[in-house]
Amino acid sequence: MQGKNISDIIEKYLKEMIAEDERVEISRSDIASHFDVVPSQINYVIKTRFTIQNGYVVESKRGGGGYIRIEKVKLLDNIDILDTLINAIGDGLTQREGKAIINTLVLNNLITDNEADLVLASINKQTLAVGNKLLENEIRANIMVAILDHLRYKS
Amino acid sequence: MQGKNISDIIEKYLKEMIAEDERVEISRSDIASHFDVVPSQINYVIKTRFTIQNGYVVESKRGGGGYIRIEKVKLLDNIDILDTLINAIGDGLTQREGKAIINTLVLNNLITDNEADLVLASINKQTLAVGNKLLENEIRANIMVAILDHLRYKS
DNA sequence: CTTTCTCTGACTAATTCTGACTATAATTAT
DNA sequence: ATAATTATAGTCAGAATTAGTCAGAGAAAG
Repeated sequence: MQGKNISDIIEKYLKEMIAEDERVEISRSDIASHFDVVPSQINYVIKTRFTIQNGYVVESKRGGGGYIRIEKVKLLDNIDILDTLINAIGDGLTQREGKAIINTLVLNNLITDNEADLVLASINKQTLAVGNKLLENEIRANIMVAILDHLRYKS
Repeated sequence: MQGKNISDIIEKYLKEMIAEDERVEISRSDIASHFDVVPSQINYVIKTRFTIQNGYVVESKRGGGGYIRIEKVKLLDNIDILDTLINAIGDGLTQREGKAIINTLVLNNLITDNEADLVLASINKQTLAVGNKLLENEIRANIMVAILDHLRYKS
């Protein structure tokens, strides 16, 4: 089930690099030309195979001296609850629901009281006031999911 | 903060100087010729890496005997810097500027590494993607100001 | 045969680098 | 003094250099 297509080969190549260093910094165009594919295929490989669910964090920079950095992170054990919460959020989240989630996180010792306060400030109704309730709830959902995804691993 | 582009190298060089003295006074043309770049590149480096969001204050003088002075400020010594930051944010904040501020907050022990990671996740470009750059920057500004306000009332 | 996965390329976005032009301060000449 | 010259630094727009997105074509799997 592996190795039949070029994406699998690139995946394997990158994972071998990461196995050595826990973290690699590549040039998209270099990798692309090395495997003789278009640059955007590197994005495809990363998007489909180096997700946070699989334990990878990806950062990049454009312009001169640009790069794509892939880092392997250690996923924590308790993450079933994170998946549950993320599924429950869907594509909208009210402030009330957000507070409930934050409360759950504190109770499960996934975040501290101080961290909870900061997250609360972020998803607060005034902070996200944007004149459109649906959009506001969507942004709040995005923020909450980003935070939950971050809690999947220890930095 | 890598070394593939000359701006990063100049940034590193200047920061090493400042690490020794907290404050440094340079000649733009000297630095430029030392790294063999046009003088205006020094302005670029300063404008992108030595802003108040990064925790630096820059002064300069033109004409004979001119100079550029870069000083690292400490937030603990200058609580009003929080106000300066909030003012600088105004009604828009890019991801880059946000990262700079968060980094400065960590360096000044106003937030922990973990808290910084959570805030970073909140103001991330993907998180706040809403199809409208202006709105995205406005929401990011709101979040950042909410965090800074929270820090002010704390401690 | 239908659905899902892979691959491609045109278009977009972000960042760095460069140089021509502008602004200001100190020094020198009149 | 005043004007001219010299010595700095600042601004800005555009070129150069990366990476990202997205929709559709093609291939593989069910």
